[in-house]
Amino acid sequence: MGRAPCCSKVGLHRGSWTAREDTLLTKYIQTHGEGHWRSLPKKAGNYLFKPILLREIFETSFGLIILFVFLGEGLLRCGKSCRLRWMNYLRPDIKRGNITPDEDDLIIRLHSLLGNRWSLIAGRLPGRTDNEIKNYWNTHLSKKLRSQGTDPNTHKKMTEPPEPKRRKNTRTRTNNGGGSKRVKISKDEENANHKVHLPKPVRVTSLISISRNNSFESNTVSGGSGSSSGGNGETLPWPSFRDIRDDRVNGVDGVDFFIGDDQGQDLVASSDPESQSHMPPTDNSLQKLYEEYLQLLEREDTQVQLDSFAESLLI
DNA sequence: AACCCCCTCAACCGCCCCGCC
DNA sequence: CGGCGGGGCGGTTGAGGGGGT
Repeated sequence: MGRAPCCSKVGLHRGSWTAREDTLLTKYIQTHGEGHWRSLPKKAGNYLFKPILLREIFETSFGLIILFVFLGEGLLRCGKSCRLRWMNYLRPDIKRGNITPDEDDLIIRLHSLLGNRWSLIAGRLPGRTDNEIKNYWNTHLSKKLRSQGTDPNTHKKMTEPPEPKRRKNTRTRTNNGGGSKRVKISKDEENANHKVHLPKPVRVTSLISISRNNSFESNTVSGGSGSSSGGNGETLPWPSFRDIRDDRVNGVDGVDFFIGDDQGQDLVASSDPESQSHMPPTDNSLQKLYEEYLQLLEREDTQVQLDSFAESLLI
């Protein structure tokens, strides 16, 4: 059924990534950039043969001696797994945890517009990944909305008050056959409840993507763990946020969905006065977004307006 | 202390879109 | 034009940890 799997699962590691695997993957991408995920594990395995130059040790009396030291068994991971690991955890610009109240609000508002379009939502939150936002929504925000009497799917007030939080550890709990298995909601059932406007899916490039060539300006990133390059910063093909912002900022007239805390400011603006000039005040951006959204809701042709508003986010 | 249940989130899976040939 | 492969997305799973009894 469907296409063949991305790779043979036979002999591949699964489950949590080890530090060694992370290092291997990071090293490879730092050198070659992203892309070609399916063939990456095989190529990354070459890094296991680490050339050791012994010239400094033996001086020149022995001539140039290079040893290739076998370091391990290779990056036995599915290419898709490599991509996921890099995109969600290893990229140097990832912000993890500490989702601010501002980000909370923005996620909720964007979700009300876009539905479960996690990648689009993540694209408006620098340093956040779709996976993180998706998890955060499912574990925190949906509950938060419910507790406030709002249906997290429709973002409308629920007619019935939210169910009181079930007491934990009612040992009389019936055996539903799976213990912690979650109740699976059928597609039809979900669609019936889900009345969020869903614009036509448009594939957009990830907000933070690396070019496979040198088309982006290079940023210097410190060597990272296990760097053996002598402590010098390594130059990576890496897009600056200024570039990204130039592409994205004009999506909605006068509205910038980027928000950022101190770390975000560092990532986005750095010390470049030009890029700083693009940074709007954080509070205003959120406020403008919310106000614009409210204005749309108040209009008679709400649906049409929401259509175009949501579409504009996709650009 | 042991057991059980629940929660979180990293990782996986299947499907879809797009570009290339 | 159709097939194929690469890449991306959203849904789901399950290991591990925390907390209550």
